[in-house]
Amino acid sequence: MRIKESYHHGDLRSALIIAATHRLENLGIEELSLRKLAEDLGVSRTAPYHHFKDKNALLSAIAASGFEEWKAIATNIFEHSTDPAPVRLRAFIHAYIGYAAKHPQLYDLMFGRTLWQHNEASQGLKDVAFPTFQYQVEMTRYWQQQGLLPASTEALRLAQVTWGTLHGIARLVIDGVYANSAHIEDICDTAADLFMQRCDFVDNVAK
Amino acid sequence: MRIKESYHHGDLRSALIIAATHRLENLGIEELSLRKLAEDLGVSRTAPYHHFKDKNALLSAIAASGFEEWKAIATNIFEHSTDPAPVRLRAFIHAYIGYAAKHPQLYDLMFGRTLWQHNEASQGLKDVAFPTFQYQVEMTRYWQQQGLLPASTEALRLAQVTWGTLHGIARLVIDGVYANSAHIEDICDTAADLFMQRCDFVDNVAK
DNA sequence: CGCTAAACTAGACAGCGTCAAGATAATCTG
DNA sequence: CAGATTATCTTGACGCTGTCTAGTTTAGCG
Repeated sequence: MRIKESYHHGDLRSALIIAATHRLENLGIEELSLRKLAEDLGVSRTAPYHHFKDKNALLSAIAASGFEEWKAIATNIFEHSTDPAPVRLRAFIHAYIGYAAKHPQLYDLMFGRTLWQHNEASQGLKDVAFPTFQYQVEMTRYWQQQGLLPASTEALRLAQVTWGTLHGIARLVIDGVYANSAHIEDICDTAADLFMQRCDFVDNVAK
Repeated sequence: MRIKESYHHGDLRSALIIAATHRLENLGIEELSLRKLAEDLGVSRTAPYHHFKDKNALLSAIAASGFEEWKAIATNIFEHSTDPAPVRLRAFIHAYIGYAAKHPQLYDLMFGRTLWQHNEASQGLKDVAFPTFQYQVEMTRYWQQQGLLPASTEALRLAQVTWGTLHGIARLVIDGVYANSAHIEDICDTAADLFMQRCDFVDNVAK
């Protein structure tokens, strides 16, 4: 949150992303305005426009780095192959909701209407987001092959539903519709049970 | 969208809700400002404040009427008891996503962060929304009793997950994350299959 | 008819994103 | 090294937003 002393800031672009992420996560998106950001950094109101086309471009950059972080977490769990598959699926569910609960504002930016609704996501964001979406499909296919999820359904469709489940739970929690967030772990386990209904034999192992 | 001719409008409160709903559904929430609304109705910028405490109160009123409409649709399907239970569950899923896809802006208002995040929903909205949430739990319990959903799980937890699934799919569709909305019906059926994976015998009947 | 209270208006304020035009400084070129 | 180019930053302005305060109009009621 350093203030610049010389006419040129040095690395205003990075400083903007850092300050914006800080404001987003700690104060909420409604406290994230370009003018406040400029003031934080001791820079004029319009200085950010030399590094980002508009506010959306800045938000896209923040979301993109969120996707990179999340992809690393997901990959780490999925490829932690010493654990049996059901355990990893259950862990993934908890990790997904956990990530959303820990970074509600960032999650909203990554998966919410702000950037996606009117195709306002920058190309750079799409480049990092789409592989993440695709990874979800690959994981689903693997879990089908492992007999944890119904094998009869096309992986893409099933991934859309299972991701939908996680996304929906995440949204209800972070949007404040589930006022009581004390039972998140229970809800995650219930989701896992619903996914793996046919697998009683492994289910006990997984828990 | 009538303009008033006398000093007093007559029924500005209702006119505001109607005009606001119209703007919301046809132009999107970003085109819904109190000032534009006032201009639509030929009334001063501050006139709405004599009928609604602030913008949130107006939005709450719109959302509340949305809940009433949705509750009627849901009740109609659930209590259409001539159809077998699996058919009704499947129909409910399609109706839920269908309602969200048909009224994306209203759905966002009803179930989104705008009103719920900081407990900004009015008491009137809560009074009509909470019974709707509760109804979801009752339906879930019934479907458990019918053997369509796992009976071992507490109804509340299971309802949170199944509702999460529908909510998540709805959000991904209306927020523009699923760019291609051509396969909504397929996705709904996949969700139904996932819910009822232990019920092959009734599943064929349901489809 | 006169009074009260509800309904409505005009003016103002602080905030926002963003455009245009000009100033400054670092960097590249001859 | 000198000069030109270009990236970076600034000031000023515009139109938009929600909402507060103070004052005006009118409907309804005793």
